[in-house]
Amino acid sequence: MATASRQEILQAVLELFRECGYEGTSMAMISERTKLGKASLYHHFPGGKEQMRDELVKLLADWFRPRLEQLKDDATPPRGRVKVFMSELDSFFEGGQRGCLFAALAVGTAENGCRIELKDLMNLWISALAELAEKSGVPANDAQTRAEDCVAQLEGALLVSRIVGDKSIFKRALRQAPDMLFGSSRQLES
Amino acid sequence: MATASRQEILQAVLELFRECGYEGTSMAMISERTKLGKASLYHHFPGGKEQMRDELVKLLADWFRPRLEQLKDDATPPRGRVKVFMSELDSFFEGGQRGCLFAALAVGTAENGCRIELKDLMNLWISALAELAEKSGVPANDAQTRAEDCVAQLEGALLVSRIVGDKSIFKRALRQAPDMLFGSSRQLES
DNA sequence: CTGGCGTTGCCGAACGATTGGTATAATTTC
DNA sequence: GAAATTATACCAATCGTTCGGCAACGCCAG
Repeated sequence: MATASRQEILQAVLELFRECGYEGTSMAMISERTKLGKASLYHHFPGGKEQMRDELVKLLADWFRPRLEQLKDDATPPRGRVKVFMSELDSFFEGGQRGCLFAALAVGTAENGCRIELKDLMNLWISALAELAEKSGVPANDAQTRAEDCVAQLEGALLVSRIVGDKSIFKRALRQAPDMLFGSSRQLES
Repeated sequence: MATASRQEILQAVLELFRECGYEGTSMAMISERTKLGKASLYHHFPGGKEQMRDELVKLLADWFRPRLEQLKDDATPPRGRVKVFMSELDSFFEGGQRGCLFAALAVGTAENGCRIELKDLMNLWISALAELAEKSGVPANDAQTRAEDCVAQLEGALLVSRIVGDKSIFKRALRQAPDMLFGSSRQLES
């Protein structure tokens, strides 16, 4: 009767993690959200909550990787590629009201198993943007900092949007991202 | 002997919250960190963990408010004032490796009592920067977005610094903040 | 077609451990 | 000695997790 596939379960858990964080989400909450008994959850995920988190991180990586690859496809102009990527980020973060899995999992007790994966993924994200900026003529050292700042702006905008309840901040960060990467207006620091 | 004052307890709890989040921090952890029995903690904070959180938010506000007021002091040039504020932010966030209480408390279950206070405080922060930018000649509507983006950049840089383990990202956000607020290089959007 | 049988998915109930919280008594401090 | 502070022991509730069993499925032998 209450039959939910693995994907559906993970989707529900993702929503809960993004809203309540890893430690703030209990198996009881997951059970309630998925309409599945707790025992059923352990049937699909014998490793329990940790396995769910790990699979979600893997899912996150699977979402990012092909899109970061797509950024390197030289068939279309760089600005356009970034804009496409940003619009995908927009729908991925559902407009900004919901939190980010990165942020949700960055907070937590030390034995957080998946920190390395998160770090690697974020570095992958940054370096993809940096590479793109560099190929567009931005000096190498500046390209790296631009990419870092761009990702920081997006993540920060997501957080601020959530706290003050105004998603336009996140929307603006998406729009400004291309200029942060390529714009000539950026001051270099000594 | 182990007479930890309220301030010392709150300081320890602050560190734990910033590192592990609100739900990720247990009273047992607080007890261990402060070397105080749980009963002692409840003697100082009859309201338990919630009261600690609320008092920490109040402490956060008490830290911010005078410094935001100081931003409005027209005795010194605006850029200098912002730089001073940023260096204070630097020591407040201890160079960037530690997380932010805003971010730590933004994640959590819905009945999060202090969300309104956090929202108001962040709005206060933003509007103080916006007012400063406006007084320095930035058009009013642009000043608001600059301030929002500036705060987002700082919070995001803090998060990214923590995840990838490179505090230079946060340091750079501090340095670039004045330009984000006042710089003429920023593109307006249609 | 039938009858069993293993597999799969689900659930109620319960596990030990830990959660936040509270008695009450012993201790310190002044 | 009175007040403030701490420790010991305990509480119900909830935590993540596990167990045993039940219903429904496809599959193959007879």
